[in-house]
Amino acid sequence: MSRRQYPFHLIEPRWQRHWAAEQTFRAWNPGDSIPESHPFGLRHGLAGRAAAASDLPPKFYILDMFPYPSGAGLHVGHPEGYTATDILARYRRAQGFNVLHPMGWDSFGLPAEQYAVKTGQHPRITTETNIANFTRQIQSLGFSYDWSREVATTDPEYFRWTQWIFLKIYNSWFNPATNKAEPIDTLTYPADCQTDAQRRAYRDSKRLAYVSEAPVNWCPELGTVLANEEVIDGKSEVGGFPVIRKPMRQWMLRITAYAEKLLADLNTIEWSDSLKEMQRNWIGRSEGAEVDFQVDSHAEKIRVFTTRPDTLFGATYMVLSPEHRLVSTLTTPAQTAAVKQYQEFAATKSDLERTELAKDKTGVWTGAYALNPVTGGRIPIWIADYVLATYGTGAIMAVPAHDERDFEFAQKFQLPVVQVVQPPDTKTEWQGFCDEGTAVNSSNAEISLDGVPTAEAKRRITAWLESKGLGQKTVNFKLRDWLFSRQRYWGEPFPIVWRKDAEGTLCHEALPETALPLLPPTLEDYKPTADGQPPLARAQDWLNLPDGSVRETNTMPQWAGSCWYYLRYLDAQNSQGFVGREVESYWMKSGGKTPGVDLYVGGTEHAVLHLLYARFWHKILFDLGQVSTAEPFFKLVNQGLILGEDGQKMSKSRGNVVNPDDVLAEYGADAFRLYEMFMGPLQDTKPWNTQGVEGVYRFLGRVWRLFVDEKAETDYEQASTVAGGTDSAAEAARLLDLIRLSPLIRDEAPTPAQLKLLHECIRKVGHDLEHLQFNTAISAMMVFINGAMTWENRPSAVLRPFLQLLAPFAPHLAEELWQRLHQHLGTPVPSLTYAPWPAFDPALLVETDMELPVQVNGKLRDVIRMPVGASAAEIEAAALKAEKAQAFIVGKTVKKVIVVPRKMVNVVVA
RNA sequence: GCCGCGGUGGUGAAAUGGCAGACACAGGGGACUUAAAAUCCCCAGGCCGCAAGGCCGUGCGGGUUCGAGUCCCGCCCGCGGCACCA
Repeated sequence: MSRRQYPFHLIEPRWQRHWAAEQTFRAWNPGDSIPESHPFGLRHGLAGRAAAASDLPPKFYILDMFPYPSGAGLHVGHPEGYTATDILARYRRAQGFNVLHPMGWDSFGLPAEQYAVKTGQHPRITTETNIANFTRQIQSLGFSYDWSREVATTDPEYFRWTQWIFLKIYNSWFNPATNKAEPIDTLTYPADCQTDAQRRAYRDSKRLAYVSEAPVNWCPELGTVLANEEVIDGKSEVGGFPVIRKPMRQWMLRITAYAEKLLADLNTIEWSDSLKEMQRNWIGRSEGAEVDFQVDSHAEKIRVFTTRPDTLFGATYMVLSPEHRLVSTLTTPAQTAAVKQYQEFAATKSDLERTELAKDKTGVWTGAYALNPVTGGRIPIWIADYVLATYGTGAIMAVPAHDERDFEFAQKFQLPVVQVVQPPDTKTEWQGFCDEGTAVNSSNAEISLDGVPTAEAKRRITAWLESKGLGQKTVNFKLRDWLFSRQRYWGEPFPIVWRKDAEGTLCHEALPETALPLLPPTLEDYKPTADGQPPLARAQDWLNLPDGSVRETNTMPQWAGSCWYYLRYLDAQNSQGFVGREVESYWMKSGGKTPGVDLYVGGTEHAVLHLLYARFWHKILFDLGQVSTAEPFFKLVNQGLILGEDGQKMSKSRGNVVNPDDVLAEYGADAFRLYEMFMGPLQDTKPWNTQGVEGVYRFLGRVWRLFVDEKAETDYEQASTVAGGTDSAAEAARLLDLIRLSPLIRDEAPTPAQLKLLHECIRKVGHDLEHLQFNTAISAMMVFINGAMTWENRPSAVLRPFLQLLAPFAPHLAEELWQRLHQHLGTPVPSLTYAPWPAFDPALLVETDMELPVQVNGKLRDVIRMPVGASAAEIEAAALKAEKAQAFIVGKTVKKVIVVPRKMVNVVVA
C-alpha cells in the first residue's frame, strides 16, 4: 500500500455522519414541514414552514435501478451508475432544484430461496443480512440518497401495494372502443351471456390479469415457469438451464393489449436508439393481411396471416403448425399415422432443439387440400414446425418463389414454385427473391396486379379481399402476454382464492383490499411438494380457508416489485395508498419539460424485461387515473459494462473481480467515484485499471496540497504515525485538527489569468454535466489544478468556486476543504450542498490576442498571433506574410484565402 | 441472416466540418533523498534527419469541401440485440 495522498479515511466517515445527522439530502414533498435549520429551506426561503407544491422549486427526479441485494455484495458496476446519478443530483441541488434521489432494494429473488431450500434459513433473514451489507457498502461511497424513502420489495408494507396494484389490474379490462384500460364493471356482456356462470366466464376472459391453460416455458432445473422475456436461446436467463414447453394453468397479464401504445410512445421519451430498437424488435409489429383459405371438400376455412398479400397468386401450398386446432380434422385417414407421429416428434422437442435444428426443414402432408382464393388452384396442406403456433394464426400460405423458408421447404418436398414478383433488377434471379418488385402472373377474371409495384399491389389485393369477405388488413405483434406466475416461495402471494361455483366449476376470486398485505406462510421446507405443487401448497393451514376456498399457491415474478418502486419512493411512508395524488403529480408531472422520472440510469440487461414491464404497469395505472403521465421514465441512460483488468467480463471463475471494499480501503470513496467517472463515457464498455485509480487519487492529493499548509501536513503525518491505527471519531478529530490551510490562501483579488482558468473550468464542467460527460468534466478540473499549483498566491475567490465544481464528484474532500476554507478566512460556513452553483462569466475568457493557425492548401504551416479584433483583411495580409508559410506560397498563385474568424486561415495556392 | 452501436498513440480516451491525440495511465530522462517511496520538472503518434525541418497518420477504398476523425457511397472488422415471427 502506497502512502496516503490525504487523510480520506478520517474525512469520509466524518462527512457521512454529518450528512446523516443533518438529513442534508432529504427531499421535501408538497406539504412537508421543513425544519428551521435545514439548508434546503434556508436556500429557498422555506425554512420552518410547510411548503405547498407552488412554493417548492422545480423538481428533478434522478433514479437508479435499485439492486438485488445478493450475497456477493456490491460489484464495481453498481457504483458506476450510482456515481453518475449522484453527481447529477448534487449538481441539480446546487442549481436550485428540489432533487429526489432515492435508493431501495429489489429483494425478492431466487438466490435467497435456493439458500433456504439448502439450509432451512428463512429467505427473509438472508435478505435482511444482504440488505445490511449493501447498505453499508453504498453508504460508504457517500451517495446523496434520501434514505427516509428507502423501500424493499419484500417489506409487507411495500408488497401490500404490489398486491393492490395487481387487484387493480385483475379488476380491469382493455376497452378497444376507448383504447384504454377500464374497471371491469364497465364491461358490457354479449347477448348470449345469460347465466352468472356465463357472465363470469366472459368477464374472466377479458381481465387484464387472467388464467390461461396453455403451453408455457417450464424450466425443470429452476422448478418454475418463465416469461418469454426470461428465456434466451431456449435457456433460462438466470442460470442458463434448459427450458421446455409444457401446458400448465398460469396467470397471465394482457400486455399485448398495450403493444401499440408501448411501441408508439417510445417516440415520446429520450432513450438510446439501441434500447428503443430492442423494445421495438421485441414488440415486433408487422402489418399485413389475414386471408381465409377454403379447405377443399370441407366446411372448414384456414385463416393465415401474411405480410405479403401481393404474393397470394404464388401460394402453392399451405402449412399449419403441428399444434394447429384443425390438424386432426383435416388429416386424411391415409396420413393420420404420419401426422400423429410428426406431432409427437414436434411436441417433444425443447425450445433449444427447435432452434438448433432450425436449419433443416421437416414436415408432413395432411392429405388435405385448400383452394387458393385467387387462382382457385388446389394446394396441399402440410404441417411443419417451422410454422409457430404462437404467431399470427398458426398457419401460413406458402409462397416458395418469394420466401426463403418456404423455398427451402418446397425444394425439400418437391412442391411447385411459381413466380409472382419480378425483381427490379432484371439480372436478379426471381427464385427466392424476397424483396419488393413488380407483380407478375397475378391476375384472374376479377383482379390483376400485373405490373403493379409491391407496395401498391398489397393495397389492391387487400382491398379486393375485403370487398369479397375473404380477408382483411391486420397488424400482428411478436409480443406475447406476460406469464406472471411462478412456482416459488419468495415472491408476492397472489391475493386470489379459488372456489367452486354452484355448478362445481373452480373459479378465482379476488381478496378484498382489506385483506392486504397477504403474507406468505411460514414453512419448514421451501421445496415444491412431492406432486409438483409450488412450495406454498405445503402450508395446509394457510392454504385452506374456513369457507372452503383455497388460496392461489403461485407467487408473482421478481419483476412485479420493480414495476412501480419509483412511484413508492415519492411517498414511501403512505399507509393510505400506494402514492398520494398531489405528491405524485408534483414529482412526476410538474416542471413541464420532462414528465416522469427526469433521469433513470441502469444497465442494459433489463431492456425487454423490467423496462418493458414497468412501462406496461404505468400505462395501466395511467388509464385508471392513478398516475398523471403516460410514461414513467423520460430520459434513460444505460451505463456500460465494466470489464476486468484483462478486458474480460468480470467473473469469479476468471478471478478478475474487483471488490469495491478493497478499492475504498486503499484510495477512499472520492477517488473511487472519480475513477469510475474518469474511465470513459458512461455508456461505454470499458476495462478496469487499478493504475487509473492511482491517477485520479493523485489528482485529489494535488487538490489537497493546493489548500493545505505543508508544515501542518508534516505535523499531521508524524502525529498519525504515532497514533497508529486508532480510528475513533475523537482521535480522527484530534488529528484533523493539526491540519492548517496554506498561508498562500488569502481573501484578495484574483488576477485575470486566474479568473480565466477558473471560468474556463466552470464553463466546461457545467456543459459536460448537462451532457453527462463526466470524464471530460474531470479532466477540466485537472487542467485547473495543474495551473493553480503553479500560482504564488491562492485567492479564495477562485478556490471557493472550484470546490463547488469538485463537490458533486468528490463530495467528502470538497466539504472538508470548504469548511476549512471558510474557517481559515474567519467567515461562517455555508452549506456546500445548497450553495448556488458558480455562474460562468464569458467576459472573463475574452483575450486581447489570439493564436491563429495558418494553413496552405489545408495543411498547417504556421501559427500567427493576432489581436482579437483583427479584420478579415488584416488576418489575410498577416497570413500571406507568415514566415513559415512563405516557402509554400512564394512562386505560386494565391487563388483564394479563407478566413474563419477566431479559428484559422487557409491560403489556397496553385 | 436482420437490426443497433462502434473502430483514433503502448493503454483508457479528447476533439460545434477548422492546429488530431486534451486529460490520465504505462514508459523514458532529470531534481530532491545515504537509498527508496512520495512529490516536483521535462520528453513522448510513426518514419527520415545532427538539427532546422519535412513526409505520413483517426479500420480499408472512393467522394463532397478551401479544409474530413467528423458529412456521403461501397467494403472489412469488433461488440450488443433478435433470430424459422410468415
